[in-house]
Amino acid sequence: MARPPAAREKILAAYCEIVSSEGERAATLEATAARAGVSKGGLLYHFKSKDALADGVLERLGQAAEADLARMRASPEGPSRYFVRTSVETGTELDTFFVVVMRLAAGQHPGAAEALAAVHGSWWQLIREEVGDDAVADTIMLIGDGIYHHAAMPGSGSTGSTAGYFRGRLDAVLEQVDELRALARARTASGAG
Amino acid sequence: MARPPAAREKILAAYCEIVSSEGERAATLEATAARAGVSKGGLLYHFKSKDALADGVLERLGQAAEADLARMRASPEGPSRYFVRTSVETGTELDTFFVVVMRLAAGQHPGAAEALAAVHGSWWQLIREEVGDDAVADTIMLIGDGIYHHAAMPGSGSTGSTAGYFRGRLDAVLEQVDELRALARARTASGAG
DNA sequence: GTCTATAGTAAGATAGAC
DNA sequence: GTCTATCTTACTATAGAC
Repeated sequence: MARPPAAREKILAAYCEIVSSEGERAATLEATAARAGVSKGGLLYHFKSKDALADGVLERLGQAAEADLARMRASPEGPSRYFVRTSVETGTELDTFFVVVMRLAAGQHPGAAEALAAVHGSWWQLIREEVGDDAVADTIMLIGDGIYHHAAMPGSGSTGSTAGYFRGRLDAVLEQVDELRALARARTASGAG
Repeated sequence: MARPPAAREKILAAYCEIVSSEGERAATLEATAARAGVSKGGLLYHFKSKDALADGVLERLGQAAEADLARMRASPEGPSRYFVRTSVETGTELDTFFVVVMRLAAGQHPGAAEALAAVHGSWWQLIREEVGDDAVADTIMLIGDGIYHHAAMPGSGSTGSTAGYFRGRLDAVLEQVDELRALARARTASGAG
């Protein structure tokens, strides 16, 4: 897999930035080209259509998700904590692509909803293996989704790499994830799992 | 407050339906007018611009949220359970407006993000009063947000009034909400709150 | 590989008839 | 209060020069 042309990457990045910060509608070919520092014609050399641009993001989401899954699997704190903790992080490669694909899914872009579901399913499986209980895996996923929902919400006050609302509150939420995890283990140990 | 013209309501409903199911971009004046059974000119008599249409939804969200808050306050099961349980419901009046305003917020519509934050803040306060602990109120809100995140996600398989994924799983999640609530009360009682 | 120029289409909004 | 007709603008995409 050779490195793709630099212009292609700049265009994809520009498209993602506009979709994330101003919405899918604002990411016109002209606006994307301008932000990437190329002309409309130059953009269309690399991506034959607007849909091709969106498909490019879908592909990159898959790659970023695979890398994240490997980190999650190797994480010393365990998949649950890793998942909840990183749900609050904005600005990572994975986060960027995830937000963009969510916006594309809202606009019924073909394949976007499926791509999100696939990533989500992989996360769930890792957490399920760790906690050994479907319902607790569901709840932990929901907490992470809820945090993500906040982080991805416009006007959530995220100034840096972390959504403003949860700066300082994340630790308390993580403690409750631990408690749920402990409850699940106790239940499994007592044979009710 | 006299009943507004029937056409106005039909137009607003048509706009919401298209934004929810096909995305904001698909909700053009023409498409909205067609679904409402009026012409573009007819639509523009009631709403002077596309922005006015969106502002109409913001206003209705406020009304629906007020009504929901009253039900939440009066609910015998308590605000926490009420909030989490109703987060899975799709197709209610409040849900419809909430999803639409979320899409508008994603497109940077002025006031949309603020409207969502206001509704969210009211919910949090009621739950905070019930559980008596900031962190547990946060976590319960996150679980509800996570469910909502799923329910609002396109392709979540919602066929009726409930998101498909959580049909049959909601009870197990609600039990864990009870557990978190119990933990918070125990903590408060022991003076560590 | 990137540009300019332009064709073709669709959107938001206005004017005036009924 | 609702319609048709029309204006204007903006967007996607193509063609061909450099």
